[in-house]
Amino acid sequence: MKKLENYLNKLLNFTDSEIQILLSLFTEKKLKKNEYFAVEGGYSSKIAFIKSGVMRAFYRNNEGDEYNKTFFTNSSFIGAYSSLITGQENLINIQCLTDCVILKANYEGITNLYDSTPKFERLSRILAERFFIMKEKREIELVMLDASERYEIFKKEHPNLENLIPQYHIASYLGITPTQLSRIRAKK
Amino acid sequence: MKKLENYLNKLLNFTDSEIQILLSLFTEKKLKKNEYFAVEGGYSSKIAFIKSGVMRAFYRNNEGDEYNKTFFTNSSFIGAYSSLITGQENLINIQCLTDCVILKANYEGITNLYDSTPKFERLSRILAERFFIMKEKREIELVMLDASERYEIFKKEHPNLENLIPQYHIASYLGITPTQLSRIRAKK
DNA sequence: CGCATTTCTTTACATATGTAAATGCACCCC
DNA sequence: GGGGTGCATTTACATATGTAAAGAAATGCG
Repeated sequence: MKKLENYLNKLLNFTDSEIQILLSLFTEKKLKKNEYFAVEGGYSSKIAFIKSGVMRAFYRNNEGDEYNKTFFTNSSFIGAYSSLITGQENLINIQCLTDCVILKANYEGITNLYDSTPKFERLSRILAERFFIMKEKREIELVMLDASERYEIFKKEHPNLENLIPQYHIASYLGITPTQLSRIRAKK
Repeated sequence: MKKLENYLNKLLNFTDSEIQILLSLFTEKKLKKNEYFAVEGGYSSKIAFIKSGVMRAFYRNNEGDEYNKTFFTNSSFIGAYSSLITGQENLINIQCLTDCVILKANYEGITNLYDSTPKFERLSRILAERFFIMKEKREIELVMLDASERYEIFKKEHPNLENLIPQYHIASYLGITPTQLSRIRAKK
């Protein structure tokens, strides 16, 4: 749990007892490669913190085409965030790309603390703001840059991830086909 | 101020005195068509609520290409949100596309209330979460749909806006050139 | 009203990317 | 070691979109 504790303390100066309350909500779980943490169509209630491994969040349309929204590695929160917030049916899948160790919690366990301890709601505010900022950055990249520029950014933001996962997952993250990614790689 | 009051009360059940505190932070301002509410390069400190008119938030790269991130109409909050949150230099421009009437406030005036009245921080949490959800939706649309499908969505989400603003602003919102938008319109 | 400016459309050509199919490559397992 | 299976690359062709320039339409202003 030390990793999660460090992560939280970097976000906000929690007291020891606040940290203990938060940590008590999480339990460790191991997931095998290809296992799912969240599946579209369901109603999501869990969030998790990745201790080790790589996961992807992806959207799939009616034709079965997939788009990898995000790769999660080490020390980040995962969850079908939109579904957790709105209570609506989840549209996002979250899947392990390697064996993973996560710390899992009920989202409600956290939101239930908001009234008694506003600092926990502050945590959620800060996280939501960060998520928004990340999405805004990505939106601009998707519109303003072509795939080969986005590929360069991917490599900078996820050094060495390229060697851990198949090319077609990277292509899907870039919003292109494996064919096109192969062309981009060949050109350089 | 009635419009803002209604908007806030839909988000969260505020008491009368809480509403009064919030409203007291805002002052009405008129902006002419083409005037800017926020300019890239500066350090942003204001948010506003649109009473009437249309505004656009847009990003501009070094070559001068613009991308219209969002159109704001009636009853929505505007602000260079990422810059407000992080305190970093603002990258986003916000400009009137028609004459506008806005209610303007110092962002700090609101964040200063968080400690004494957690409900105001809850407001910020809820808004941040909503903004995130909107961005996630947009991200998926940008990757999974082609421009003509995005054009249809634009028309549904902003009925009649098409007649109020130039085509090239719509093209920029869709992430295409006016030429391409013209082709799409011609086809149907 | 009439001219000037802005906006929209059209055209011709260039480029990025998609699709489908074939090939090549590498790893795995019996 | 040989044959599969899954993955990456390549090829040929199709499509969506970009660029540049010209023409048409709309708008605004003196």
